[in-house]
Amino acid sequence: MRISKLFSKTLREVPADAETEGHRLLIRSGMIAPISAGVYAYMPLGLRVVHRIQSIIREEMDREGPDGRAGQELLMSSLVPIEYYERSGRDHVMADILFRLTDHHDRDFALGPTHEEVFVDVFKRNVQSYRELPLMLYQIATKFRDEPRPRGGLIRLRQFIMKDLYSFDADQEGLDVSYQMMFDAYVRVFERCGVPVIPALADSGAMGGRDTHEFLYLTDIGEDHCLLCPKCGYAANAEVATFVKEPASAGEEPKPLEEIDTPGLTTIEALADHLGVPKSKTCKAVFYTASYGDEHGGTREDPVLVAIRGDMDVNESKLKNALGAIDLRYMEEGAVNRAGFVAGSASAVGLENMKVVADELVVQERNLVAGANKMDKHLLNVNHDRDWKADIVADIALAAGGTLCSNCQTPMDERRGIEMGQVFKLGTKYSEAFEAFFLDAEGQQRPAVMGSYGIGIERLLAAIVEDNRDESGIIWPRELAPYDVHVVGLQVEKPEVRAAAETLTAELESAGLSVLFDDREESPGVKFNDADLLGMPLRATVSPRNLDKGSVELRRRGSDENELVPTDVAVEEIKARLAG
RNA sequence: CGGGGUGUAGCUCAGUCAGGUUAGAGCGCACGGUUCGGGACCGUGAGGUCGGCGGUUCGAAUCCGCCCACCCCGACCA
Repeated sequence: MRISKLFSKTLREVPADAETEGHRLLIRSGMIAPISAGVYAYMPLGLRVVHRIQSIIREEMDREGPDGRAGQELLMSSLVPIEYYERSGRDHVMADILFRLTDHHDRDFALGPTHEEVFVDVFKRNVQSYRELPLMLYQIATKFRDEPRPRGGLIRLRQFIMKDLYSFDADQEGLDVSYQMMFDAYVRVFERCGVPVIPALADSGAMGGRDTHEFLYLTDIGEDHCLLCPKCGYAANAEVATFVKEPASAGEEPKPLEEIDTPGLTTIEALADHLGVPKSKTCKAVFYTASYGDEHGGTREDPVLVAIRGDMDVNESKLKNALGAIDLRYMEEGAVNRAGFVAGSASAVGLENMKVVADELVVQERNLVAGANKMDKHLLNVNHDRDWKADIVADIALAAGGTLCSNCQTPMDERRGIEMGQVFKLGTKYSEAFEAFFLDAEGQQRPAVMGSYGIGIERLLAAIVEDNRDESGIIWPRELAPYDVHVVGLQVEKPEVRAAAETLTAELESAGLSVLFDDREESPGVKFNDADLLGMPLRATVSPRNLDKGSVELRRRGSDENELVPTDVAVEEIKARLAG
């Protein structure tokens, strides 16, 4: 490819709204172009990278497992009749992000945000016997999610490409094999793409199911929080991370309840300061509105009081799971007051007609300070069982940096990350909803046991650039670069230079390498800067100076060392360097 | 959905507070010339419904109202 003919241009100045350095480089290099909020177009160079990422993913998905099972690629529709999502109930669970449209017969469709329903339906229509299992089906396709707020360049998009694979096994043991195969395949994909990831325990959210890991690329620009144990390697998304909870009142005997005046003290900090007790000796109450799906496909809402020790925060994912709710909304102070409670002085003591969820630790504590449910009053020596009772006791506390690892009691680090991919053990949720049954060896009908496994291509691309760059531009990993070699001709208006550069380019292409040839009549600075920005692994400079020495000059992207090689062996030398 | 910010040439921005000739700069682009190893220089030139609609005014990029788009923080998030 000649740069003089290349459609996309490099930019000297960056569009002002580019957020992260990687995002800036992708736009400046002309790889991607913004179209709308959370929507991008791929320009020629960017698309070549995407194709190479997809090739790597295909190779790893198609790789055979020990029993011969392997991924098979197919392509589903993006346009999905809404009945599919109604059948799984996800027209409600994912209502906020579902792009919906109506055809001219008034039939409702969604632009597929994820395809469990469609895959299980196709599975059902094609598989009847356990002899056909296991199956692993996947596609690389565009997904649509009407995100309330796209952000961070390619991090949260409304339209993106995803590789989604679905495994169908006869039983749980089979699913375990599929899951492990995918887990290992993901490790290899990220490794080959030059992106360091950490597999972390995660929440299954709207997917449903049990075990799930997400692959996190650790970076400050990430929007997920995770906890890492530096000693034993425990890694978990903050949504599910557990930690050691140490009682603050071990061995205390319950003391009599006592009401005290606390004028104007409405925060745990102020209260603890005023009373001279640590926050861990208080119990705070937080109000939520929980929504549940009902049998008729609708929803009902209930208020919930959450009791947790004053020094901890509520983990809304854990709370949602403990309640079995499909949605959870934090109740603002105004709404709490309107509901008849006293925000800032609330507790479960004397409370009736409201569901109370307590963290497992707070019910063990003795003699806590808690709200009296009266303005400017609090209670001393509040004890669970004697003074109040929780309807649900569960771990609902948010792990923070510095809390102790539940495996090995080491203080954990809290880091931010981008979720590159996630693997789920779905079980039979979708196969039962769609009656995707097969006959087992005994002639019994059984639902397929499913897993689902996704990789977000744009997030992967963003992480690749974020992790493979310097101050001048992108440094593509060898396997991902849009072109293998960047041939720079200096003073190409001189016939001998142009001829030599053309010859080198043609010979490299004959040798099976892809070449980006800078044939523009530009000054050297412009060309070198563009070569650095675009980031091909190897640069070959043809110039009058090098021609005089009968040489071509090679430079590896990311290095500042030039190397002269004789023109007649240049192709061999270049191939050797790319291989090594 | 709440809060904040921004919309002027292909890109980055000035001009808006304090209304007043043909709305500016740099980069990019076209043409001519001089250069040539890390975003060179000189000259000439093309390029704008100042986000949209409405209003105030003799006169609006500038003031007022409504709307739209994009970005950030939060809510949300497979």
